[in-house]
Amino acid sequence: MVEYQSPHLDAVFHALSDPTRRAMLHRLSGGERSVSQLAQPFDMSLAGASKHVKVLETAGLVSRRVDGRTHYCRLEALRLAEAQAWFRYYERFWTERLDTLQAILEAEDRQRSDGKD
Amino acid sequence: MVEYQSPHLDAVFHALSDPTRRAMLHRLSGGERSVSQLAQPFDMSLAGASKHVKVLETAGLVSRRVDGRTHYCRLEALRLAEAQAWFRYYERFWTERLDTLQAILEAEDRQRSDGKD
DNA sequence: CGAACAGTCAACCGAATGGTTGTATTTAAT
DNA sequence: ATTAAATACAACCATTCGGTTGACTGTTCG
Repeated sequence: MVEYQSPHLDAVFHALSDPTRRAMLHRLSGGERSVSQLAQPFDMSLAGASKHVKVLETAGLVSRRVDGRTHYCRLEALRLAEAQAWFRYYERFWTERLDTLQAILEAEDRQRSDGKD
Repeated sequence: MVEYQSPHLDAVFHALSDPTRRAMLHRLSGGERSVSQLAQPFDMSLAGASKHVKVLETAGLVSRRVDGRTHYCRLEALRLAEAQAWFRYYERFWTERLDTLQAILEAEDRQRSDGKD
């Protein structure tokens, strides 16, 4: 009935709340990556990174294709789109106000230059 | 290299990962509400609900105005907008198909008018 | 004044989280 | 046939989470 009770959103927002996982998603935006490739930038055991990948996978944000001993991960945009859709309802709170819109654009710019996320 | 972290996004996405807190935000979209009013729909102690409000507040999603013994909460759209802005980068993954389709149609249109001329 | 109300805070609890190490399995390379 | 690579899985650990209860601080009201 109401979208804010969706278990999908629980899992997706939880997955997005970790910077390591957001960085992995960002990496996957460049195309398929193996688990090792996803793990490489982080000062963390492979098993640790593998758990992060699994969180992304169970949240439906990532899918996996096994080729030989390598697991290739791919970004699943649908769940991201669902999460973004949740914000739609609240958009009126900033699209009605130009000063807030300005802040949005600045935040967006800041994020783009920060990269990695 | 240690990557830049976005503690804002960490806190905001974590706050949004709980259905109780999302429902509270939805309630606040109707205007200011006291902590008790926010707590009322839930089968939960007031202290428990108060902790949820605090999570929303520390994430910057809610601000508080104290009047007498009542704490009035208000939705803070800016942080919501920042979180939504995070998705902007990934939007191409679900608008891509539409963009490509549009490009094809435009090319066909051009070709059609070329043929006619 | 004293009682009820609005809310926080601290302590506690069980479950989940984010990390580790060690072991196992399957696959690729020598 | 060994060995190395890619990954999962299980067990463990400290910390955080979501919730509780009970005590405490102010505030309003009779």
